[in-house]
Amino acid sequence: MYTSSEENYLKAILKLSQKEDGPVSTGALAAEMQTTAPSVTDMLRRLSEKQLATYEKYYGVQLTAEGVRVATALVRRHRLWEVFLTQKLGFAWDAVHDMAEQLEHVQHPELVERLDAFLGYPRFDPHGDPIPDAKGQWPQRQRQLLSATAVGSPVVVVGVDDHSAAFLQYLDRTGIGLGAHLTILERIEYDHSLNVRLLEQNRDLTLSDKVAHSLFVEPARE
Amino acid sequence: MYTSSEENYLKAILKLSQKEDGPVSTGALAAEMQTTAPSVTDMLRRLSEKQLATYEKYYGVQLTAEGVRVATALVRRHRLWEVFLTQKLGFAWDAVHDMAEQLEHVQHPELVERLDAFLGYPRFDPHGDPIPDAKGQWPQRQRQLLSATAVGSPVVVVGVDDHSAAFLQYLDRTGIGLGAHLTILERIEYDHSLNVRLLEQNRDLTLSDKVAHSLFVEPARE
DNA sequence: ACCGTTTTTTAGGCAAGCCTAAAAAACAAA
DNA sequence: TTTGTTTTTTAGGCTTGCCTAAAAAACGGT
Repeated sequence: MYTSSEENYLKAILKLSQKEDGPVSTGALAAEMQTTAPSVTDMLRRLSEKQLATYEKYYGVQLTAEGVRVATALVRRHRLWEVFLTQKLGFAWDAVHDMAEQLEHVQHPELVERLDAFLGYPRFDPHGDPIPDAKGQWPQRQRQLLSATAVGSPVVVVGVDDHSAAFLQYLDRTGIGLGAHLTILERIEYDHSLNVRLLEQNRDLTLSDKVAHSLFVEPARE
Repeated sequence: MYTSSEENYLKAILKLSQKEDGPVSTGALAAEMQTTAPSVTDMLRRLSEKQLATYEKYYGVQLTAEGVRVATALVRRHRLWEVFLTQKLGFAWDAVHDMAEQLEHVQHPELVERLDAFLGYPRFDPHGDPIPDAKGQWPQRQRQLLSATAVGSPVVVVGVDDHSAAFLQYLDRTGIGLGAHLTILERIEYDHSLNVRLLEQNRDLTLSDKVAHSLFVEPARE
């Protein structure tokens, strides 16, 4: 139906418009897609012609309802494949992105749904990102950055905001994975670093401000 | 490394050169790829430049060792994905080809090997076609067409030579799948149709010459 | 060996998706 | 509001992979 390149642009536009509302700029898209501004302008024309987005010169781009539908389906496929790769094939969570990036473009009406069923209808991917359902609805979860969490309140790690292999491997080495229970013991005013207790390992450690800004948590429930 | 289009040509050349030896002609390739002769000539030049094939004008094309390696790896990926789709996702054997056609182009050094392990190292795909191993070795099996089988000798169905949905669905309706035990009761001289006994269902049926030419069997063992 | 037919290649063109360099518009700031 | 800077678009060009029409080579039969 649509080319891989078109699909990638749609996904990027969805991502950027979820970050902040209003139209997405050519420059932001070029950065996100690792390409040049003229290439973006080219593609925006095409997407506009195909009614996937509304594009106004010197203003920016927004997805149409159909554009949102296609982009959401892509995110769904991407994240389901990531679950498959980690849970069924045993890949590490820092290794699955590139494969999922290719697998998400495989076109077939039934494939996603069967895969979803095979995986047990997961609602979040290996990085804690929400997986939209077949109707395009996103699961909601009250999550916040660890950096915005109060000292003393116990939380569970439910996601990462930085998907880089470097950060994920740092977490692996440190023993912090999804589901880890943390409590902030102290916030250092000087550099905003945190002393936290990691319940699973019954030990304390220091997390930099940067790390605290890359971890999503939600209140721990008994 | 290589484009999907290049890979598809390599696979087609491998397929045609396995059917009969000597070089593959432009016309045969055009028919196999459902494209035109000039497009084939174009691509053969490119493959030749990349050392994947040796191409001589007005003579034909042959794969180099590297071309064989790439094409074999593709067949491996294609057939492993077909096993995945039928065994894990429950797709019918007449539905998996198009999906596997896309999945086979997903590039990743470890993916195939992990998939192979996950599937339990299958040696044949859902249609009974051999799956080359990681080193490019093909499993051997002494198989023959049902049409070439003697009256009276019990055989097992181990493959199909016609992969069309129409034929596969005919087999489903008739109750003949891989592993079915057949014995030819009588060969009708007039039209070469066969009266056979289907052991699983304990019933007799008539198979046309065309069907008998599309079924691979091997001698049944106790 | 010649001639008509078939096959293959050449020539030229098109769309997608990218690029660089240059022009134009928008923005910001004095 | 005018000017300098940043952002975006336009212009033109490239490769890949496809196409049709025309030319050239190979084939087959007498």
